[in-house]
Formats: sequence, C-alpha cells, structure tokens
Amino acid sequence: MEIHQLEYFIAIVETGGFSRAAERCNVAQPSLSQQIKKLENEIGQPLFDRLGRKVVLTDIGRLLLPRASAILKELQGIKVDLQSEIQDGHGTLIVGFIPTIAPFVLPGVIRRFSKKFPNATLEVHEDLTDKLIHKIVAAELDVGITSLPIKNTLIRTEELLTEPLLVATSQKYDIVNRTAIQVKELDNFPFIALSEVHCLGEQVQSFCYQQDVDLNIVCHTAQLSTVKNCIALGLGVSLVPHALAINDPSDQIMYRTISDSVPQRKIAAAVHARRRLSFLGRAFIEIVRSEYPT
Amino acid sequence: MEIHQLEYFIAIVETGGFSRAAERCNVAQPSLSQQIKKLENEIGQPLFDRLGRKVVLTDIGRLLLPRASAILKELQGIKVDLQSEIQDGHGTLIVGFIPTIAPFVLPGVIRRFSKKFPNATLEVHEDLTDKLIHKIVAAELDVGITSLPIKNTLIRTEELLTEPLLVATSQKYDIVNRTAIQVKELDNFPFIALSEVHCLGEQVQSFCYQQDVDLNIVCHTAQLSTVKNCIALGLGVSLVPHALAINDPSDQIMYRTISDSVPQRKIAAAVHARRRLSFLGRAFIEIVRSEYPT
DNA sequence: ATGATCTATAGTTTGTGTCTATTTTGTTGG
DNA sequence: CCAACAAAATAGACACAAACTATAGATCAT
Repeated sequence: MEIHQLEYFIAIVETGGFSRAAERCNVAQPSLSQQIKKLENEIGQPLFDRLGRKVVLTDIGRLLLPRASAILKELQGIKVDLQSEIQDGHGTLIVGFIPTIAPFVLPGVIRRFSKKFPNATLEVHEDLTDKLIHKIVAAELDVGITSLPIKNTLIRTEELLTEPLLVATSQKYDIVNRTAIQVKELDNFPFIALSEVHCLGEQVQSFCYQQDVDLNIVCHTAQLSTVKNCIALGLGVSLVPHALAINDPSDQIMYRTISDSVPQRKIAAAVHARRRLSFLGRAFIEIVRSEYPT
Repeated sequence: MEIHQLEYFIAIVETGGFSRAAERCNVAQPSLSQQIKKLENEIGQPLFDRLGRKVVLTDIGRLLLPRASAILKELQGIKVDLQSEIQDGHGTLIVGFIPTIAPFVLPGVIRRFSKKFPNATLEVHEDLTDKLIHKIVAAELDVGITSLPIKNTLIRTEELLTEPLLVATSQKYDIVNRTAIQVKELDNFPFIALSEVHCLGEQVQSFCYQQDVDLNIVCHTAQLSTVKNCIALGLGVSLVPHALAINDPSDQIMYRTISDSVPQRKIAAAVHARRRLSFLGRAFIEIVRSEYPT
C-alpha cells in the first residue's frame, strides 16, 4: 500500500472516473488502472464498481475512503506542522545544573521557561560536572549549565557570564569591617571549605594556591547550604558565589569583595559538540543568561 | 515523503543506528542513508545527529516520531480493519421500497436490520418502481424491493417470494360468505381500483384482462390505504396483497382467496446488474425475505 | 596508534511505476 | 439496431528511483 495509490484512489472517488482522475493527478490513465488494481489485490476485494459511465465505490471502498483521506491529510500536515510546532515551542528539553548553581538559578529559569513555552516539557537534572558532561556526551542531556573550564573535546561550551566569588562572613570576624580586603588576609580566619567534588570547591582551592594563601580550613562540607549555615553560626568565613549572596534574604551573613585579586568562576552552557542545538535548547540558554542573578 | 522512508526512520529510532535498522528492514545500509537524506531534504532539517556510536533524534526528529508512528499504524490497520468492519456491519446502505410494499414490510425490516447492524447507517427511499429502477441504475440506491417483472437489462433481480392477492370486501357484499370464489364473480361487485402508476394497479388490471373479467370500477385511487378505507366503508371490493391483510388489525374488512386462478405478484430485490452487492445489501435482502409477512 | 564499527558516497543493477499504443467494453445517438 | 463514441483494461517500451556492492571517511575502543 503506497501513498500515491491512496492519492489516486481519492482522486478517482472525487472525480468519479479514472480518466478524469488521471488528468487531475497529471499521470496517464493506465497508471491509475494499474495502481488501483494493485491496491485492490492487496486488500483482496474491488474498491470500485466500474459502470462504464462512472465508477462508484464498493462497500470496502466506502470504508477505505475516510481512512485514506486521514492518512493523506496527516502526511500533508507533517511538513508545515513540524516547523510551526517547533516555533510554538513544542517538544522536550532535558537540562542539567551543577549543585552550586542550581539553587539560585533553577527556580527562576524554570518559571520563565514554562511561561514562555507552555507546550514544552522540561526535564531538569542536578548533578556534579563530571556526571553532567557524561550525560551530555551520551546524549541523555541536551544542555548542561556548569562552570568552566570543561576539557572534554566532545563538549562545546558557551560562556554565559563571569561570576565573582565573595567573602562570606559573620559579624564575629572583623574582616567584615574592612573596606578593602586583601587576598592574603583570608588565612587569618577559620575557613569553611566546600568539598572538591564540586568544581567550585576545586576552584577556590586552586585560586588560593595560586595566590599563595594557606587557608586555615576548619570544615569540609559537601553542600553549599551547609557552608552558609556554618558561616551564619560564626564558625568561619568562606568564598561563595555572588548569586548565593543575592539569594540570601537574611542578614546574618555579610558579603565582601576582595579588592586586589578577585576570585571568580565562569558560568557556561555545555552542549554536545556534534549535536545540533534544538530551538528550545537555544532559548533555554538565553533564558539562563538573562535570568542569572547578578 | 514515502511510506518506506517513515519505516526506515522509525527503525533507526528504535534500533539507534542505521546499520541495525538496515538489518531489521532487510535492506542494505546505504539505502537507509539515502532515503533518510531525502526525507531530511524534504523537511528541510536533519532528523538525526550522527554521533558515530549511535544516532539520536534532533528536535524535529522527535516531533516527527509520533506522527510517523501514527501514520504507519493506520496503514497497517487498514487491511485488517476494513474486513473486520465489514463483518461488524459498518457502512451505509441505501434501499428503496415501492409504496405497495413499504407500509407492511418496512417497519419490521428496519427494526430487525438496525438491531442486527447497530453500526450501519440505513437510508430508506419510497418510490414507484420506475423511479426506484432509475436510482439503482444511477447507483444512488443499493437495493430496491419491488415487484416483478423488471425489464431493464442493467437490473439484476432476485425473487424473494410470491405473494397472493386476496379479495378484500366488507360484510356488505355476499362474496364474503362464499367458500370458493371464482374469478368471474369479481365483476359482480363494485371494484375499488388502485391507480396504474403503481405496478400493483397495473398487475390487477392485466390479471383481470387475461381472465376476461370486466371489472366494474367505481373508484380509482393512488394509495392502497385509500383503497382499504373505501372497502371498509362498503364502497366496493378490491384485490389487495396478502401482506396488507396480515397487517390489518381491524375486522371491518374480510379477505378471501380466489380458488380457480389465484392472482399474485412476485416480490423481488433489484440491484444494479454490474455492481457488487455489498455485505449489508446481501444481509438486507435476506432480512426482507424472512421478515416479509406471510 | 591501530583496528573495529558505523555512516556517507560512488557507481551499477534491478524493479516498478509511467508512458504510448491498442483492445475491450459499455453507452449513446441516428 | 447499428455505428460512433467514451472510458477502462491490457501490452510492451521506457525511465526513474530505490536497492545493491564496493569503498571511503569518520569515530570510538583497545
């Protein structure tokens, strides 16, 4: 059963004859006879009664008609509909965030995305950079929001913004009163360190190493929110993302900028280097870029 | 956009690769590459991202998938469904009755038919024989229930039964007391004649002519029910179909058999000689045959 | 780096749909 | 009722397009 056979079938029904249908289909009449015969053979019964003057549908033919019409209509629709559905934001997008970005960014991004693309399905993962990258490579994830650098050659990154890291402290430490904090001063205070399984933890460590700061680490924790709680309790100071500061409604923690050598991390969108970025994926990245708290 | 292209597309999605899909489809791998490329050209965008190890759908591809599946499923369904729908009595049947049959037969036949084929649509026409035949020839009618003979060569008839015509009279005429009525006696009573536009009227006339009976016609009417009413009022006698007698619940009219030469008409189903009789049409004829009051 | 695996490309072959020409069948008009 | 006409079926040639084989190019795993 072929498409053109159904087209011929419909044309014959609508014109009431093989010859007229052939004219409409821009083919010779014998082609129709032949193709309809094939169709009839496949179905096992004649579709038309040939009455000389005109042809009329048999009972089988009458039942075939609406089905054939529906199929042709769907086929017709595909080409136009696919493009318009894309533009209307239909589809599924699977994205990932690293844990040191997710809590500050994800809620706003999801809200904005859902509002802009009500027809879309958004699936959000939260994972460490390595896992995220792995899933992107495996094409299980369309876009990952993470921090640079990413070394994997199968990953293409698009830098979104550069986020400074701020000194977070409680009132307990007099660093809070300094107008211009020097990097070197960090080792004067107990330091709450984020685990190095997070790229942010790693970045803080390597920043301090490069700046010759020998941190006085009193605590290693696996979650940024734990770091925050420790600082609020006056257990020490830390370096935290700017977005966390913005997102902190309480006034228990003070955030201060380092003046001589600003630590920072680059936030980027990571996608599979060899996959085409979907319409929704592109839109999502732009939403993250504009919604990132700064 | 061709069916086999959609089949290949689905196979690639399900197997995750061109080579595996080719194996499943029993074609060589280059055929798939070629056909998918054609499909992609037609749609205007790639359907797959080729990632070496596996291929994954693009956003367009993901939207195409459910549509392609639906179309293939419908196509698959056609062959089996058409046959089973026929057997389940789906479809439309257009039938006709002549006026001297319709009132006695049509109600019962419709009830029985509707009960047996709840999925069918039955359209009933009531018309004189000529009109009926004309519509059958024009393929506007599938089956006509009429009376023989039909001379048209484009019509094929199937005799259903032979129906005797009875003498209908009121108590007023002493023909009602006779045990064996002779044809010749008919001219002793005023006769209520049915118009010759009806084949029944014609048949009564020609019967009497053949039997050398010179009817004493006191009334020509166009409807059988008028004939009946006239008889009930004692205006005369007539020859009426057996089915009318059966259908008459009152006891105002007496029906008597002619003993020496029974007038009768042949009831038949008429169909287009060159059309295939549909399943419903066949079933309908059998229902008329069995439901005809005798 | 090297071999294995997978897709793309090139060129050839095969199959099938389309065409022209003709026959058959059925309808219409004189 | 026969001739002329109209429409579908059939036959055979042709052409296009899908399939195949062979091979190249690319990517992933060892």
